[in-house]
Amino acid sequence: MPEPLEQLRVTLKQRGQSFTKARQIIFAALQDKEPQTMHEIILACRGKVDRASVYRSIAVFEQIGIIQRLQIGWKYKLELSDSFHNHHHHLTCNNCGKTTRLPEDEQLERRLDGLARSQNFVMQGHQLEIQGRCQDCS
Amino acid sequence: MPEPLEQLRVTLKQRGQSFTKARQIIFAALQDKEPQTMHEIILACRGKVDRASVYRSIAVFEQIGIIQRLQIGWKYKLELSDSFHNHHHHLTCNNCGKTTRLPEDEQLERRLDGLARSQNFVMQGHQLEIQGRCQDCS
DNA sequence: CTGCTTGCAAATCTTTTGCATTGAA
DNA sequence: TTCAATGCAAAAGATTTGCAAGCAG
Repeated sequence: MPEPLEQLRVTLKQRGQSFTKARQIIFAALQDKEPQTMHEIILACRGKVDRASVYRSIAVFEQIGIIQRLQIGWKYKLELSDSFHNHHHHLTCNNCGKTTRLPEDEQLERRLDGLARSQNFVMQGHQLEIQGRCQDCS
Repeated sequence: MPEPLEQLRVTLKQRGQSFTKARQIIFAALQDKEPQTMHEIILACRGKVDRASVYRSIAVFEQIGIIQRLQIGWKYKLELSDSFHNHHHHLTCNNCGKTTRLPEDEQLERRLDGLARSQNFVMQGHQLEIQGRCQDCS
């Protein structure tokens, strides 16, 4: 079995969830992709997995940390979480709408952790989106 | 006229928008509040402004920068934008769901600007949410 | 086998639209 | 007066649910 699928299987098992055909298809639709809307994922699974099942599986994936939900512009989008590809943030162009990754920044991460601590808050995760103009549009 | 309402009036005028009764009511529902869901805003305006008008006015407010939309946990929420209260970010407790403000952090802001620049990206805005456990819940 | 998942259809909830009326300038 | 904004009702879109049948363990 390809290695990422194996990781999916293990993660599901650990949380007492089944490793089903539908979930493998949905997972595949998310792999190596920029964040997608629910609509896009449903389309990607068209004919293979029912709309309702996509919603149900996505909910499971989110609960057990396989995927994460982001706000990109107006609507939320979904992508595999940090365990399945490196932690990162996004740049969104207000003009062309393109979303690109920001390289990981150790200093930024440390700063965020410090800020949370200063509020007696235990940071478990965070999301950052920078909006503006990409090189092509400015 | 109270000063924030006056600012609303001026902002609307500048963009060629009308300063109407409904918009004042919706604006009032957002003032001095933590970010709210659309549903909460509609409830706050119940009997005074129709659902459809709330959606329409919120869209106008967002277009002209009076409010901003944030991802807080699963759903988006809305709050007045930085021109109407200081720029800030949020901490969201994964346990009790409470959202609190993070004090402004000059160093963080500079870091974000630098990151955007390093990608040849002109930053126009950004959103940050830190998730974790608040003091009470940890 | 046995219970968790799925597909399908229907129910709900959220957001948008058409249109006649009202209100701001 | 004049056109944009509003309320209301209905349409469209997104998400959830009930239930019988199918599949994983």
